[in-house]
Amino acid sequence: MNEKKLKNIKKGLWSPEEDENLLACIIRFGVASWPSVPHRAGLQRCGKSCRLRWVNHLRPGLKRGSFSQQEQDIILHLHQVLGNRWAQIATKLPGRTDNEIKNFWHSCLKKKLIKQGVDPNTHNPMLVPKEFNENKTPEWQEVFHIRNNGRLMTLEDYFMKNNVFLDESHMGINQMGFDSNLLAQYQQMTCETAAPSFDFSDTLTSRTIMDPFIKKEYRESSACTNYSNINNLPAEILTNTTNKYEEWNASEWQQLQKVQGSNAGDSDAYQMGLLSENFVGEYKSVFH
DNA sequence: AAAGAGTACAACCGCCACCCT
DNA sequence: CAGGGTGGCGGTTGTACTCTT
Repeated sequence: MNEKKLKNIKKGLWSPEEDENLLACIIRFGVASWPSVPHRAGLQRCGKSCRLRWVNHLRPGLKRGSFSQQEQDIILHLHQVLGNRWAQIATKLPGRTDNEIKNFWHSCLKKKLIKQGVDPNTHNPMLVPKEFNENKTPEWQEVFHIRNNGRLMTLEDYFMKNNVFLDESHMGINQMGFDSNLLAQYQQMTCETAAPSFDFSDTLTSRTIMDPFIKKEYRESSACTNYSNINNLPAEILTNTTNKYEEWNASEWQQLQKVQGSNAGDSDAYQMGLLSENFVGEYKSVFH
């Protein structure tokens, strides 16, 4: 409230004098109310800025310097479990702040994982870690969209976001950039990191792996532990799940056509979209 | 030596949950 | 219950420094 009335709120880096004033103020008055701190400390800063400075730099017990290997291991482990919940991660690393850990993640750990071929979002191996040359594929970037949590995005963006890269041999095959050959190749590649015992050359099997509804059925059925190959599933489950898949697939395809019109592409392109969309996000929950 | 690119870290912004009136 | 104030959080941007050409 008072902060909004102040016309000359200072921003940017803190000077040693400002730090000194803030520290003295907090020692004397405590931190019961941050909005009152700037006035008490004689600072042209907002309370929020004072709080941040205190929490990240001035409060006692903060560690400085580079992260030890042990700390790095803890961050990696916790990030795998908690995701980007930096504040929660910070509670397990005494003397480190959430901001510090977040910065370290973005500037160092994330890159390290990518270098090792590990997807920093999922901590799984990246599916197709090949170099992507966007200059050679201008047309497909704008043409084909897939659904991603209800939002439209280009397939390229989706792949980039999920650290899935295709090399140039997989592009420019047709207007959409995909054909059935590509799909088959992609299935083979993903198979390596997925479940080698499945036969991906079989259409039904590959679709079964792709489709979340069928995966759910499969996961919940007793067959899950007894059959490593979906082709060996009891006929009843197979028929049931296949029907559900066809139903779901038709409805998804209609939706895509509604949005994309004639740009929706051919069926193989659509299958490619489904494969990437479903496989990347849901693989882990089924097979791990 | 200088300019541009890259990197690491600090700080800001917007959002949300909670509390109080 | 509504609305404003506040603290906390995560994403993003800004900035200073280093490296490369």
